[in-house]
Amino acid sequence: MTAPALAARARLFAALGDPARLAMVERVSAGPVSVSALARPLSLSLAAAVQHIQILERTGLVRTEKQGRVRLCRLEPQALRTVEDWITERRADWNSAFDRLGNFLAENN
Amino acid sequence: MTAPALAARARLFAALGDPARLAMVERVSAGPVSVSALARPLSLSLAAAVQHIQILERTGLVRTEKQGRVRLCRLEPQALRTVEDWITERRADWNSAFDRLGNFLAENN
DNA sequence: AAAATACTTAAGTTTTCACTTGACTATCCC
DNA sequence: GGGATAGTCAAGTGAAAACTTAAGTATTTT
Repeated sequence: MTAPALAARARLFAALGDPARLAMVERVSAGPVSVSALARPLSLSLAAAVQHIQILERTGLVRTEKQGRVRLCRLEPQALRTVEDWITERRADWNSAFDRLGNFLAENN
Repeated sequence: MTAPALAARARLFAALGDPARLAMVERVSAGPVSVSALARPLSLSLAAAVQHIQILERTGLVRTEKQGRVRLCRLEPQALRTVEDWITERRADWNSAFDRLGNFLAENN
């Protein structure tokens, strides 16, 4: 599994960039939930909640499964791992830059 | 420093949720850059780039400083730490849910 | 079987976002 | 001083995003 392209990663962040969806991801991290259980505390219509969940599903943050008339939503922890990896890369870059500055100062004192 | 409210965290993710800004953060992680140096490889007008940087600055991802006629942009690693902490919390929640499932299965076999 | 529940789908509306254009200011270089 | 560079600011435009409404389907519940 290769690292997602920039555009795909941006879509992942954008999915988390809406307050309703962010709250949904937080709730779903605590265990499986139905769509209406996600909608209610956010004062969202069911239709609106469904649309948010479709976005979370497309970006791979959530997996859903229909059981009877209820659709259960679960966290897909791998998507969060992708975000974490990206941050790790950034920190590595930042540390490299820091090291180069150190070398420069050491060589020019 | 208390954890940002949900809305603030959503704004942080939303800032990273645009391909141009995400690329800018990647570039700025490698070291200080001017606004036009950020704009050029993305084929962005300077005005557009300035607007993106204002968003990155408002959300605390980037700090800028004017030197002469050039505005230098630097990464603010603390903002990335905030994101990382949020992911860590989610994983903790997910693990708790997993443990509860394990207990349930153990008690009902 | 009828009513209620839990979505689903499509279409329309409103709001937000990213980008442009054009005019302006502050530096740097010759 | 004069031209070029780097950025700033304020509208305005177009498209995408979020939400609503309304009608429909599939599953329970009674």
